[in-house]
Amino acid sequence: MIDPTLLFKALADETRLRCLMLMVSENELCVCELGHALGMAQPKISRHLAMLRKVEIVQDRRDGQWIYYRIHPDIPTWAHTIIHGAAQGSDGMDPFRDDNLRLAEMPNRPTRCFIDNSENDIDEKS
Amino acid sequence: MIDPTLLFKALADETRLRCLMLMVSENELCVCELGHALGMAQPKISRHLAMLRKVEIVQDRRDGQWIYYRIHPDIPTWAHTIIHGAAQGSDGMDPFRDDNLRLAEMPNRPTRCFIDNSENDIDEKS
DNA sequence: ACCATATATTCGTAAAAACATATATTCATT
DNA sequence: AATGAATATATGTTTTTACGAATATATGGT
Repeated sequence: MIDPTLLFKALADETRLRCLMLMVSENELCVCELGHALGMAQPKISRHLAMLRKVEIVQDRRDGQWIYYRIHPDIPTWAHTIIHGAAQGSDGMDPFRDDNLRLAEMPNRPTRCFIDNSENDIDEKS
Repeated sequence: MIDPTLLFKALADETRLRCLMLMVSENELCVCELGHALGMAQPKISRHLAMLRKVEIVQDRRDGQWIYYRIHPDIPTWAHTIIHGAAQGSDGMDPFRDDNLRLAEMPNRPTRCFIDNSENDIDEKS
């Protein structure tokens, strides 16, 4: 389970924070969308997503060739509080603002088949 | 003015986070109190406080030989949200829990002359 | 089977951050 | 002005983290 120091280490990198902020506003994004929005090479994005996945801040699902990332639905309340605090603090700010714009203008965004896996979240503790 | 990435970089170090969490619960603490609570050498604490001071996450005031640190009263709302999120997430957890205990048991804590500078917070914007 | 696209990982390097130790500053007391 | 306590900073080193480039894996279409 994630702890505050680990979460802050994850959020302390601008690339990761920008990815997460996009996930907050778009719910779910694939690697190529993130790469396009941030203007960064694919391996770089992928490496940062791997870290976020490892500490279970994000969840991934595959749909064909694409892998979609979202904020992990099971993170604790305090972690949500922090991530949304960041969303407030970065709203309309540089470079976060432009990320949203570049994403909106991205050509050929993959059409996703939306899967609501909130129903699949079987909590097997206790 | 602080931005999210900068705040997260500041909170990503465990020593700094532990100091800040103590400030949340105790309002104001001097360097020797923080050093005692965390069981760390003075220069180490001081170095980390210098960083927090530089990005204006904390405010310091001198009282005689002691310098007291607190969460900066002027940080934006979203930053408060994040810091309090961290306080929730670290509440009762290791190593944060023990920091409070060691502080409570500290002998010869300096008696502070309490100064409420909330009245001095003249906001000169707008 | 082959090729193109999307994503992940590995590897060597470079940049950044944290550290311990030593030294400097500041204030109070005598 | 000399001493001691509290705090700050400087220096050289080690550890951690991020990076680019190359390579590997997985999927879908032909």
